[in-house]
Amino acid sequence: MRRAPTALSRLDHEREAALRDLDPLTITKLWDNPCWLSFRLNFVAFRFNDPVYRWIETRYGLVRPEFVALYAVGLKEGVAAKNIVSSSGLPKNTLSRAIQKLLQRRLLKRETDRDDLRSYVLRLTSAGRAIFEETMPLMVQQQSAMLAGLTDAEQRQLCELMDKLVIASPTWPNDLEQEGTLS
Amino acid sequence: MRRAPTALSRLDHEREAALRDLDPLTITKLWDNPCWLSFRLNFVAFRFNDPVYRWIETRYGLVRPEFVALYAVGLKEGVAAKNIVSSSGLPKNTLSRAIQKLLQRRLLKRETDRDDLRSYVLRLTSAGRAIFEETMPLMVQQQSAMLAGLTDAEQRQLCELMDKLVIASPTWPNDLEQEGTLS
DNA sequence: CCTCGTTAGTTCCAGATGGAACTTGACGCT
DNA sequence: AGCGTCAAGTTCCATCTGGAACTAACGAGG
Repeated sequence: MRRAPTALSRLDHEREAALRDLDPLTITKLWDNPCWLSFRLNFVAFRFNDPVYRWIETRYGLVRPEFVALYAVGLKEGVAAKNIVSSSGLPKNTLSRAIQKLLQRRLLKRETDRDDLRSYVLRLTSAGRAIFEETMPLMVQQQSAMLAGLTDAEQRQLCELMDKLVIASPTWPNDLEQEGTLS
Repeated sequence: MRRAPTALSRLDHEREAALRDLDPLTITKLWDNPCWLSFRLNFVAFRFNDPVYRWIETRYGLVRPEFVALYAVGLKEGVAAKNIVSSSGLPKNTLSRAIQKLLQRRLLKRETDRDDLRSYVLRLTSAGRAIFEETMPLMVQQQSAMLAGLTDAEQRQLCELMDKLVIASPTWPNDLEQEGTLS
């Protein structure tokens, strides 16, 4: 009396494959770790970031902070370096250099912000936009591949849960504190 | 006729707070970006990683790869450097150095693997274990703070969805490919 | 309309990083 | 056993990184 190939048995099969393919330590980090959240987040994020940044680097010779800057300007023309800094977590000197490089390579152009003379307004050149528009569909394709194992309903759930986390993020502590440090 | 303070209005309020506290570019990356998944993952992961690694560095003088190694051995005694490499994504020379440093500081000890003389078996010293055991509850506390905005059911959902993603990960492409590159 | 504290962006430089080559050992093949 | 290929970990060195100091501009308060 064999079981029919249900969704569950497919999952069991995939689980087996995952346990075979992943390093034993990775398995411990993911499933036998009190901090499961951050390790799963990092793991999944890495499986997206790593192929993307390797492709960008070999295809265009852009290193990570450079592509971070280009992508940010592509998403929102007219941003300033400070925005990219606070949205990426990279140090501002690293981004300063990245932007210089993109300016040199004529992938980005900038003009001084008329409302704040310390600041510059960044825009993509057409060469820069070409890279952005060639890369975006590949990134979307990678994302789709990663989500393909979830049903539509599950994808929606994940989107909503991540949304909820992000919304709550301003209330999270910025520093680990031991109990009683303030007393 | 005012609305009662329902769960929905609390969310609206939090959403408003988030939109106020986050950089406009961050908001674009999170909510007006075809690649919402990776940016939300990276964002949430960063809000965990950044406080943790800063605390570790100021408290113990351990830099990121060093703590990665220490944490890995803490989770699973007897691992080898190769396991830490493949579970962390860090290059192996960086981890080699990190492990040297931990050996020097007597936070880690190692003996040659009797089954493979190229390899070493790593263990925590009691000083190393002390750091691991002091840090773990703070990391768990940070994780709890981050999950506090979700209900228990939502936390379980998130755990299961991340599990599902991780299980499916061996089927994801390791490289971005443009259509037709192989033809 | 000066100060003084703050912010955007750049520069400096000590130290970290990571690709590539290397050393030593494992393992399959004959 | 002898050889070729591959894997674990280390070393080398050019390059990248990021804290701190710097310049220039904003803006609040007298």
